Amino acid sequence: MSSLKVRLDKKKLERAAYVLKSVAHPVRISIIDLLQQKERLTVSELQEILQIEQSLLSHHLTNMRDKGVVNTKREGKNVFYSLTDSSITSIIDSINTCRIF
Amino acid sequence: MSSLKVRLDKKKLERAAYVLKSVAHPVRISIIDLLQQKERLTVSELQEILQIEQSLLSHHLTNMRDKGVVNTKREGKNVFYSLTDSSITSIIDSINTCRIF
DNA sequence: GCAATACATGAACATCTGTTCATGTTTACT
DNA sequence: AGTAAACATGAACAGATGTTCATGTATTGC
Repeated sequence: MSSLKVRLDKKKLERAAYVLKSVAHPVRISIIDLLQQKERLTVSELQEILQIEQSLLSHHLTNMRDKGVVNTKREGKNVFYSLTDSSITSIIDSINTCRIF
Repeated sequence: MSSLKVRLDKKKLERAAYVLKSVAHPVRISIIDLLQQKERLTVSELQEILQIEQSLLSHHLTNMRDKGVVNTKREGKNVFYSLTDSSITSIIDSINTCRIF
């Protein structure tokens, strides 16, 4: 009768869940928010703003990098992080518009 | 110098992460996608489409309900599930537009 | 080469999450 | 009251995740 179907294929669903898991953490949401405001930031800059341990931040950044949310560029002693696809910030926008958040 | 700040307060960040965790799973993304197409669906209908064990589905639905993503209404033997805030589907839309997904 | 700065990595551990299986509850029908 | 259908719940367990601490690596300046 009803030809109701999930419109995303299995691969897409798994990829989406995988990436969303990376977003679903207070620190990582913060990082995305900051990178929406300033295109690139070093680990030190992020650390100063977020006030968390260096190694914890590094782990979070590695997580986001592995999942394709951010990418990196070394320049001398610093490593700059930026958003791979700035349209991911639409998720942050959703947080601000949906009542359930 | 740079007055860069996270624009979401701690509570909002935690709530957002909490809700996003609920979205970050293939089965639960599927459920949201289905409820975007049809406003209300019973557990049986969802089960038939998703082809997963009844109790597993029920656990996922309870999860989503606890986090405010869906709500329920019993009608006779059936329980209808629907999205609390249909604008959560903007996240599904993001999945379809962002290249990283 | 040595020290300092900036960042990454790995082990260890506690906690959270996803799944299964068995059982419980609610409603409807006879 | 008894049975079936539709759904929920709880225990148990494996595996994933978040955090800390200690240590490692790359780059710069002396």
